[in-house]
Amino acid sequence: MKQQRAFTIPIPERFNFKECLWFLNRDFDDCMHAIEGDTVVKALPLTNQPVLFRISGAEHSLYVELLEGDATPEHIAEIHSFITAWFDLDRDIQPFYTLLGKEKKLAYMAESFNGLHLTGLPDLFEALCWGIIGQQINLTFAYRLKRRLVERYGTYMTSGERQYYLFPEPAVLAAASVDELRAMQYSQRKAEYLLGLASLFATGQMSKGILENIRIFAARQQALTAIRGIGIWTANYALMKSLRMPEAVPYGDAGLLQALVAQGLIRDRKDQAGMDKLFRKFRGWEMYLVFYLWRSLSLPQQV
DNA sequence: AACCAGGCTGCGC
DNA sequence: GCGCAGCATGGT
Repeated sequence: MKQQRAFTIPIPERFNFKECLWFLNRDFDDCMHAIEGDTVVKALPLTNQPVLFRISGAEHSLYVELLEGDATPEHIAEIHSFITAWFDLDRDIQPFYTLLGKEKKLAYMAESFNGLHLTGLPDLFEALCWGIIGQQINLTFAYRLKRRLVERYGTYMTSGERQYYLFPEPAVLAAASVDELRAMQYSQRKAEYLLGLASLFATGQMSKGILENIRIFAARQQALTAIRGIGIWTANYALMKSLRMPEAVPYGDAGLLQALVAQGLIRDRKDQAGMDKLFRKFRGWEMYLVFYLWRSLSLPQQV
């Protein structure tokens, strides 16, 4: 019997796949997925084996084709679950749009970015590594560093002419050396941070499950910031992108501050009071506010 | 050519 | 507890 190699995932109201694709593509070279026309192709490690799939936008759903790997019901379920997490498909963002509508300077976003869902990094290890890599360097360079890491320590799947990479396994990265990373233009510190983090995941001292079992928000932050190389910014970034905690705002983020000033929402980068006031109004939707502000950085021209 | 990048650690007070 | 130098390097 032939395996069914394609399936659909229903999408919520106010979800626009093209907006999400745009964000995935942005101006950067992200090696963890490939935008091909109006579709995105991604390799994903499942419990048994890695798979490669393509997502296209359909009428009221996403159309998912399995390109490589076995189409067992278990695999289909895992891919379904990953995509749901990736694009935050279980969330109805209408309440966020209501809040945007109340804020004069942000109301335009409901039209301009209509249907943009927060694209996440479901894999906690990857989210934390990416946070560390991106610390204090520009994104163009950060994506380049990530690509070098992934192409050296990750595995890949092949489809047609192209290769699609999987993020390195913690154990593989843990076995790397600081000098190897330094040769890839990682700083001494970042190399140490990444190897240390990889060890924690490889030995099971840290995992997404462990973090999810911590119920108190501050305790989750603390569990992360206790790890060398992870400060409050990286902790919140990962809690937002991986665990989808709405209140996990990466305060102090360079892009966030830049956007807040550009949109005329705070006087200057030190206007903590103005920022607190704004985020209080978006309680429960703080991470979406952050995400849309990041999105606004790519607008053609600020006023 | 400064100044900025999706910051963090370790130290001194 | 708070402030700050130092980190390393590419972009603009």
